[in-house]
Amino acid sequence: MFSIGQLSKRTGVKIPTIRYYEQMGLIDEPERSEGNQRRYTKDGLSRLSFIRHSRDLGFSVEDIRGLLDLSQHPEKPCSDAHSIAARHLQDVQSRIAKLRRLERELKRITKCDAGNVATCAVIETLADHGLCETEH
Amino acid sequence: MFSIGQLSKRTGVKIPTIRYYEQMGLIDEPERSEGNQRRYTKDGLSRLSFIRHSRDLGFSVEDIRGLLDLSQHPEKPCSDAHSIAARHLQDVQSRIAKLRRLERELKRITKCDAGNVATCAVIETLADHGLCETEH
DNA sequence: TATAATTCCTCTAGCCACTAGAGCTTCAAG
DNA sequence: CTTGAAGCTCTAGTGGCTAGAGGAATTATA
Ligand SMILES: [Zn+2]
Ligand SMILES: [Zn+2]
Ligand SMILES: [Zn+2]
Ligand SMILES: [Zn+2]
Repeated sequence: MFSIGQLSKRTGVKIPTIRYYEQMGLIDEPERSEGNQRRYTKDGLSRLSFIRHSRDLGFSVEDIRGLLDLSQHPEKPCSDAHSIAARHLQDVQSRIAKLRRLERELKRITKCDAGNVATCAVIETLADHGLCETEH
Repeated sequence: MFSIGQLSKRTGVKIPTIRYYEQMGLIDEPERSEGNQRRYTKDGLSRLSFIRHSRDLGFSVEDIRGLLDLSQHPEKPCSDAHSIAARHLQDVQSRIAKLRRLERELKRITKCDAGNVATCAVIETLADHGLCETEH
């Protein structure tokens, strides 16, 4: 049996976050000590590790809810898990693409030789998207 | 003089967002009609366009506050603007790097040949970061 | 065993940058 | 002068936490 603090140390999930996950229904309400403190089992630990790792990989809490549900049903086909992961991958890729467009523009505007604001490329570009090279 | 709706159409900023920016102090409180409706000038329009473009480039509201301040003082050196932009560029780049690490892992785990959850690479990997190839 | 230090509890509120909706008032066209 | 669109304020919700207040329980030390 682990206290919430021990669970936190073992998983790297902060204590208030564990309680938040409980509130969101990602983890079951654990047993309590006589004094009403949370006591976790190994199952609770591995479930939280699953959540932690999924969050680290950028899955939303909603996605994780679905993935956890699936993981409780080993006999089910895994196509649902794949579609969640594939959708997330697409999302990550489109975010990368967007950030790369930003990176390009930001690199460009920070090449400014002016000394003061009046003719600064940064300020001028912000005032006028027409000065940008790409859409973003 | 523009109504808030006209300003919204011209800048692409939604009406509630314009009011939000006013509340945040990014734009001055505009004059009002006799019936208390907001009336904007061309200055208001260009200030909002500046904000819109800066947001599109990913600057935070706090950064924009600083950039707007600078843009009102053309005689100032533009080094402050540059450091805001450079810091933001760094931030964008580190987000790209992080997303690329995620992309790599997600691509890997979605190559799963199993048919059901019991042996699915997606679910197994989420349960155990040790199965990942990289840190992320 | 008494006390002190640490950990835990619940509850509320704050973060960012909006977005939605309720219930009301004003404006502009015909 | 009526009507319908557009505006007003205010509150609350989004996601994923995080911080703090004020108190109770647990653990370690003397
Ligand atoms: Zn400059
Ligand atoms: Zn632009
Ligand atoms: Zn699979
Ligand atoms: Zn991993």
